[in-house]
Formats: sequence, C-alpha cells, structure tokens
Amino acid sequence: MALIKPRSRRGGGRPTISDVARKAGVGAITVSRALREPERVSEELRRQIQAAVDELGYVPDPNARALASARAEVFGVLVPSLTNNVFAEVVRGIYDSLSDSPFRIQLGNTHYSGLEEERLLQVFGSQRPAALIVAGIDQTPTSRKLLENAGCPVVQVMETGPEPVDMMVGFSHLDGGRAATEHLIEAGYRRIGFIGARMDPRSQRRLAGYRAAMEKAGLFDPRLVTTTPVLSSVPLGRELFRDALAKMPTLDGVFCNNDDIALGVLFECHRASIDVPKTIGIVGFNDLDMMQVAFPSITSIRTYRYEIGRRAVAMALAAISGDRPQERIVDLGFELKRRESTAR
Amino acid sequence: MALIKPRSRRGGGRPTISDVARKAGVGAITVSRALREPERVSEELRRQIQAAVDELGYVPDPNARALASARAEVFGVLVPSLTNNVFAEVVRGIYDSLSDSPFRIQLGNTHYSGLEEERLLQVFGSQRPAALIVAGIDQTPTSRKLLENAGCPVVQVMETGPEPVDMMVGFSHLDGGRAATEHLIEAGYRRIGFIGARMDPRSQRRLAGYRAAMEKAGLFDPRLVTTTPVLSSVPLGRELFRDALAKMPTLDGVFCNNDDIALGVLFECHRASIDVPKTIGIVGFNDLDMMQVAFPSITSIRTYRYEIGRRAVAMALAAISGDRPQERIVDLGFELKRRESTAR
DNA sequence: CAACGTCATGGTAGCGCTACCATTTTTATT
DNA sequence: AATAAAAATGGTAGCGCTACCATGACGTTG
Repeated sequence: MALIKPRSRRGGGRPTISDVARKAGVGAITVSRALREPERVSEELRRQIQAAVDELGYVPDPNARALASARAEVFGVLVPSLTNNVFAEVVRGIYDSLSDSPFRIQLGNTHYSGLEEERLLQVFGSQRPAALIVAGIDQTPTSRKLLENAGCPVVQVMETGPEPVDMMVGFSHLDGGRAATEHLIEAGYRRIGFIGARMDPRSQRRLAGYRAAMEKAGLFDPRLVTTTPVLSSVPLGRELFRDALAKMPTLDGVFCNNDDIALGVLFECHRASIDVPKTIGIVGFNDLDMMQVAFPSITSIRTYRYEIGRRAVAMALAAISGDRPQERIVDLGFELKRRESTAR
Repeated sequence: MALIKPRSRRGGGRPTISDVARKAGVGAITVSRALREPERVSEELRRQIQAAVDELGYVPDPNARALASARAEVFGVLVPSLTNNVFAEVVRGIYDSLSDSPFRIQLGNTHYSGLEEERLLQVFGSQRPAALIVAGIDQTPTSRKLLENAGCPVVQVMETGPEPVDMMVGFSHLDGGRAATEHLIEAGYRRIGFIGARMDPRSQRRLAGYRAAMEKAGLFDPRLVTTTPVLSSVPLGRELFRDALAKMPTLDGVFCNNDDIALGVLFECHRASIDVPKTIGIVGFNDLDMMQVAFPSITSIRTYRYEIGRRAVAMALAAISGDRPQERIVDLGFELKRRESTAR
C-alpha cells in the first residue's frame, strides 16, 4: 500500500498542460501544438482543447516553455535612463509594438554606465531572449562580444553608424547638431554657444556637428562651449546658461544639447529680461511637445523616438521569423522645426 | 557500440550546473547551494566551486531555476504610463532599489485600461513572480482577485486607501488637491478653476479635494471645472486654459491636475500678457524640477515618487524574507511648495 | 494494388535546476 | 566514551513544457 504518490504539486496547484490534455482526451503534446501551431491540429481537437483550457483557466508556464525550447519569449531592452523622455518614448514604442505579441519585455537601465551594460547583458543573455534592443552604438568591447554571441537578433537604436552588431535604427546626431547650428548661423546669429549636460556619446556627436558648422563658418571659439557631465535637467540648463553668459557676455545664440536645457535657458532669459529671439536665439534638440507652446516657441530638432522603438521591434520580429530585412541600417532622420526662438 | 549518447545540447552549449560540479569535483546540488546559500557550504568547497564557475563562465539559467523552485526571481511592475514622468520616477526608484539584488523586473504598461491590467496580471501571474507592484487602488474586481491569489507580496503604490490587497505606499491625492486649493484661497484668489486632463482615479480625487475646499469656502461653481479624458500634455494645458477662460473670464486662479498642464497655463499667460500671479494664480501638482526655475516659478504639490518606488521594494523585500512590515499602509505625504506663481 | 508520401497524433526523453530526503562527518553534551 | 545534535554533502525525482521520433490513417501515384 501507500502506492499512491502524494503528488505534492509544489507548483501551487495551477493546472498544467497534462490536466488540459486529460480533460480534452488528447495527448499533452497535442495541447502544446494546438496552442502554438493551431493549423497543425484538426479543428475538432482544437475546439475540445480550447474548451478545456477555458474551463480550467490554463495559462502556460513561460519558464517551463523557455526551458524546454531553449528560447524565452522575451525581448531584452537596454536603455541608459528611464526618466529621460527620449528613451521613455523609445521604450513606449517598443511596448506598444509588442503588446499583442506573446513576447514579454525585460527592461534594463544602464545609468549610462558601460560596466552596468555588460552586467545586464550577461543577465539578459542567461535567459536566451528572443531579441535584444540596446540604445547607442558605443558598447564596450565586452558588451559588443556579448551582443554578437547572444544568438538572437540585435537592434541598436537611437543612432546610425557604419558597423552594426546586427541591425540599427536611428539617425545621425552629428547631422542634427550641424543642422541646428547652421540654422542659427543662417538666421544671423554669430556668437553661438553650445550648452550641454550629461555629455554621453550622442551629445558628443551633436557637439561635433555644432563644431563642424561653426568652423566651416569661421565662427568657432572653444569658449563658446559649456558642458558638464551632470545629469541634464531644466534647472541645470538655467545654470549652465548663466555660466556661459558670464564667460562670454557677447553670446547671441545657443544650441542646447536637449530641450530641457533649452527650456532652462528660456526661463533664465525671461528672468533676466533678455529678449528671445532678438538678443539671444535658442535651439533645442528632440522637440518635446512643450517646445511648440513655450513662449516664445522654441526651435528644435524633431526626432522620431517612438517610431524608432516601433521600427526596432518590427525589424527584430522579421529577423525572428526568418526574413531578415534587407536594409540592416535604417536612418529615420530628423527635422528642424523653425519657431519663434530663432525668428530674428 | 553506440552506447555514447550524443548529448545534443539543444541548449546551445552553455555550461550547466553539472559542468561546474564536475569541474569542482562536487555534487550538483552543492554547487546550487554554494550559489544560493553560501553559508551552508564549507569555505573550501565554496572556493573550488567559485573557481570552476569563473573558469567556465557559468551563469545560472533563470528559467530552469524558476521551474524547479516554483518561484521566479522577478518583480512584476504595473504602471498606467511609461512616459508620464510621475510613473517614470516610481519605476526608477524600483529599478534602483533592485539593481544589486538578484531580482529582475517585468514592467507592464496598462495604458490606464482596467482590461489591459487584467491581461497583464494574468501574464505576470503565470510566471510566479516574487512580488507584484501595481499603481493605484482602483483595480477591477477581477484584477483584485488576481492580486489576492498571486501568492506573493503585493504593493499598491501612489495612493493610500483603507483596503490594501496586501501593502500600500503613497499619499492622499484628495488631501493634496485640498491643500493646493486652500493655498490659493488663502492667497486671496476667489474664482479658482480646476483644470485637468486624463482624469484617472487619482486626478478625480484631486478634483474632489479641490471641490471640498471650494465648497467649504463657499466658492464652488461647477463652471470653474474644466476637464478632459485626453492624455495630459503641455499643449493641452494651454488649450484647456483658453477654454476655461472663455467659459469664465473672471477666473483669477487655477489648480492644475499636474505640472504639465500648469506649464501650459503659464505659457498661455505669457502669450496673452496675463500677469502671473497678479491676475491669475497657478498651482501645479507633483513639483517637477522645472517648476522652481519657471518664470515665474510655479507653486506645486511636491510628491515623493522616487521614494515611493524605493519604499515599495523595501516592503516587498521584507515580506519575501519573512518579516512583513507591521505597518502595511505607508503614507509618504506631500508638501506644498509656495512659489512666485501664487505670491500675490 | 503495392509503394510511397502526407497528415494528425502520441510517447519518450530530456531542458537545467532545486525540493526533499538520505547519508556522512563533525561538534557539542552528559 | 557514548550519545545526541548539528553541520556538510549528495542522490533522486521531479518542476511543466517541447524537440524529436514513431505510429497509424489516409490519399496518390504508376
């Protein structure tokens, strides 16, 4: 006696695939198939199985699934910041594109740290994700190797560059910085400053674009550049602008690293009764929606963050299903939005 | 012959726990223990095992772990929006608190939809998460049941209320709305409007606080309230303010649902040459850092979003490790920041 | 009508790990 | 020194699912 195994169900008593199979009077594997490749199961069984699933409230265990198939239905997403609106928009695009797919999202925050990125890539890799989406193109050699060996599609987002690990969606920050600066020059500004916080690689490239445009026009002066590694914010924009002005009182324009900084500059101009755009011209970067309602409205470089997220998912999904997109590098560009802040 | 099993390694050839065990000359279970409860393994073996782990580059498979232990090292986090700074801050607090724990984060975006929340809860539940953190207290009955049966600690964040599913960290939006409105009244404003977008339950409670204060002072008039279900933004704030003013030209103050709206109102005042705070007083909600540098600086209700995220994790972690905090409802409060926009 | 696909279904054997019990060794305790 | 108790280690048996192969029932073809 005592032949009956207690069957402790350490899993907590939720129905399993064999419960469903038993109830539907089929084999477990058929249930598995009915759920994943319905077209390979006869309509009759499919219906029976569906009924059993509904009745029991069966939900497949993703962990067991991942273990058995050596592939988790997870997209790993790595961004440097969660609060920066720019990345928040990319992430939103990714979530929206994946919301009615079976894929879950594993989001990591690198805090702009290469080391943290490596650590997270390690963690993510251990899950055998279906795809990896990472911000930027400046991975450390270790990170790059991890990405190359991830064994899944990889999309680098927010930038374009010559050597994708796999695929890429973004735009040229250098060109963006150049376009912003050229616009200020064309509008008649001459002593144009660059103000930037959190000088990550993307900001560096915008600065390079600024510098290229200024040098080409014979206007560059290193004292026009004010930067800090501190995290960007509106209050910081105000302070940096005051610094810049103290350093260079003849300043007549500023290209800001991003819109937060630009807003800080605008507020300080109000406070100090500096006329915008007459005395100072302002250009931001990213074109947050508040730029168009600011008073005066602020010229900015519009970027397509949400679209970048969507596109990245679309490309990854295509690669997963076998047909890799022919173009591995997608440049979504940007647009200069001319507004009152530079309408001299 | 052919006795040697090919051992196909469909897992892709990464080292497993038995590889480590073999190399270290111990049993697999000892490796498992050395990794999870090092104090239960002798120092010598621990060192040998660590050496083997390092040499092989072994990383445990979280899926196998979750399957075997019926518990995934995952925190499920549910927020209604990814781009709203308020939730981004909460999420950041959660990430920062969990960054050097073994727990991963599964983040879900409900888009303010109860149905979507139910769906995500279902998906999350199937993973047997270690804890669940959800925004708000207005779950549908189905969601509430799912939370109650999740079999793990649950923390509701951003609000306080009488009946937590399990634990709660937040503050009273009603009191916040009341405090903001009372401040305007004390400052001498009388025709005080309420302007709100995306009237989610939290906004509704702020409105209720506004109404309570206004009625108490005998100032309430339904025509003073301007709301819309549309998603909140700075441009929308501007528009709603224009609507409000058209409807009620004698308006002399506004309590805004949130800071985005407040900023939109401020910009419109600039544009229409309406003096702030003389002609119109403005109060925002949440106190984004730009409020203090705006010109004029904007009075707002400071809320502790980041801290809410951290606290939620701390409480969940305590519950996981067995000692549930004695206070299951934590009220982190808020603070009225008086600034120029209401300094009549 | 034999020989050969093709389709629908099922059985078996793991995926990589840990819970649950042994079993052995060491350390108190009397 | 004998015994109990605690500490350290290991073996076995799954967790819930799917890859892989096997089986049988049908056509299809020459």
